[in-house]
Amino acid sequence: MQTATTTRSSVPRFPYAMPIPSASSASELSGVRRMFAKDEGIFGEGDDTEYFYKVASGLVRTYKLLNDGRRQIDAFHFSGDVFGLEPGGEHKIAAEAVGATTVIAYKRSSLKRLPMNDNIFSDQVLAAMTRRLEYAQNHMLVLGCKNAQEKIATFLLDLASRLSTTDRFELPMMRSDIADHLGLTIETVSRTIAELVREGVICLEAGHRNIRLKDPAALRRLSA
Amino acid sequence: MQTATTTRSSVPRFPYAMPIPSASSASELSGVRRMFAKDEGIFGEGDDTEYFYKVASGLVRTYKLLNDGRRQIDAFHFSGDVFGLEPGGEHKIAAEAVGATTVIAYKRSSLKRLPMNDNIFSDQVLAAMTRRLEYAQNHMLVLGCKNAQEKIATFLLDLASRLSTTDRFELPMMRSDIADHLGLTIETVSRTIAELVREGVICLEAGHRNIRLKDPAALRRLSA
DNA sequence: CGCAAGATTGAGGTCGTTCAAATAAAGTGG
DNA sequence: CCACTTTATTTGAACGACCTCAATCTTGCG
Repeated sequence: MQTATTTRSSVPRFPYAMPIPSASSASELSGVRRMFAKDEGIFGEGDDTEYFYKVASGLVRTYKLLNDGRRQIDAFHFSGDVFGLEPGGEHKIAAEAVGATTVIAYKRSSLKRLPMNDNIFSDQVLAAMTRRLEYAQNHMLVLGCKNAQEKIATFLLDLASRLSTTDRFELPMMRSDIADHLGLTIETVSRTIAELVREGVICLEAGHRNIRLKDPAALRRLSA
Repeated sequence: MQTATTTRSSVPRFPYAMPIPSASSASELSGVRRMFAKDEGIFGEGDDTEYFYKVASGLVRTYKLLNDGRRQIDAFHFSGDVFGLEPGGEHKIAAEAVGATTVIAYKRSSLKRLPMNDNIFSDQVLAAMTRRLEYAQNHMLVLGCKNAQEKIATFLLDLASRLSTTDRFELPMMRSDIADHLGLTIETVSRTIAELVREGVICLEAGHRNIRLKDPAALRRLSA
C-alpha cells in the first residue's frame, strides 16, 4: 500500500459552492440545477445531508480520506446517476466534480413527503442506492483480490459499458483518479496501461486520454 | 495480490440446506427459523432471492468468488444483522454460516405487502441496507488504502465494537476468513497479529482465537 | 512560444506473497 | 482418557509485484 508522501493522491481543495438560495416550495420534488467547475467540491465529509443529487452532465467522484491524505474513490457517477443520498445527518463521504459538471439537487426531506405508493421517484432512488451497493460489493472484490492488470482491465470494461461505447472512448478522469479508485499508484496505472497497449489489447490515440479497446474479449479474459 | 494456488482461501462446499417446507401464510412476516452447521451454505451466487435473513445466533459471511477461486468476504453478519436482501431476482453474493448459526428467513415478497406507513419493519430493513453500504464504503477505504497492520488494527477494533466488548473477545472466524476479508494472506494475518502482540498492543491467550486488546488507544492509532 | 500540469519511464527498495516446514489445537475412535 | 489424525496456525526464507523517488516526455493552454 502507500503512504501519504506518495504520488497516490492529492488532497482536494474546498470551498464548496454556495448553498442553494432556497428551493421554492413548489420545486422541492423537481430539484434545482447547480453547476460545478473541475475539481470543485459538491459536499464534504461531515456536511449535512440536506440535499442529494443527480448528475445531469459531467462526472462526479465520491471519496473518503484517511488523516494523512490517502484517498479512496469509491465510485464515479455519470449522467443520470444519483449520489449523496445517505441516511444519517452527515455525509460520510465527499463528492467533487471531476470535470465541469451539472447536477440536480433534491431536498432529502422531499422524499419522506412522497406518498409511498407514488413511487416513480422513490423507486428510482432506491434503485440508485441498490446499484451503489452492488457496485461497492463488486469493487471490494476488485480491491481485495485482483492484481494491477486485472484491476485496469476491469475498470476499462466498466467504463466502456457505462459510456455505452463498444470500443472507443475518452477517459473522463486523470490517472490519479483511476489510481485512487483501484488502490494503485499513478505510475502503476500508467505502466499497466502501457503494458496492455504493448500486448495489443488496447490503443492510446491522440493524447493520453483516448482509449480504443482493440480486443475486448482479451480484455475480458484479463479482467479475471 | 494472489493467485488461486495460494493459501488465501478455500472454495466452500455447498449443498445448501433444504428449502423451507412452506411458510404458513400467517407467518410470512414473522419469518421461519433455520439452522446451519459450520461452513454450510445459506445461499449461493445465482440463487433466487425469494428469502432474506436475519441472524438469530452465530455468524454469517457473505462473499464473492472469482473464477479461479479467489474470494472476497464483503462482510460478516452478527446476531441481529439482516443480510441477503437484494433487489434483482438472483443473489449476486453468496452466504455461509461461519460457525453453527441460526437465522430467521423472511419471504422477500412479504415486504411489498406491508402497508408502507407501517414501517417498523421496513425501516429496519432499509436501515440494514444502509448500514451495509456504509460498511462497504468504509471497507473499500481499508482495502484500497491501508497496509497490513492498519487493516488488522481496524478489523480488531471493529470486531470489538460489534461484540460490544471493551477489551477481551474470541475471534469467531478463522485466519483465512480474516485474510479474505482484508485482502491479505493467512500468513500475513498471522504475522501481523504476532507483530501486534510483540508490540504489546494486544494479547493472545488460550488458543489462537482469544484476543485481549491491551492498548486500545494504540490500536486506534495504528488503524490509521 | 513557453510554461505548467499530467503522464510516462527507469532504477531501486519494500511489503506482502509464496512455498515449505514446524507447531499447536481440535477432533476421533478405541 | 489417551494415541492418532486432521485442521488450523505459526514461522522462516526467498521471491516478486507494486511502490517510491527522480527524471523525462507530452499535452494543453495562456
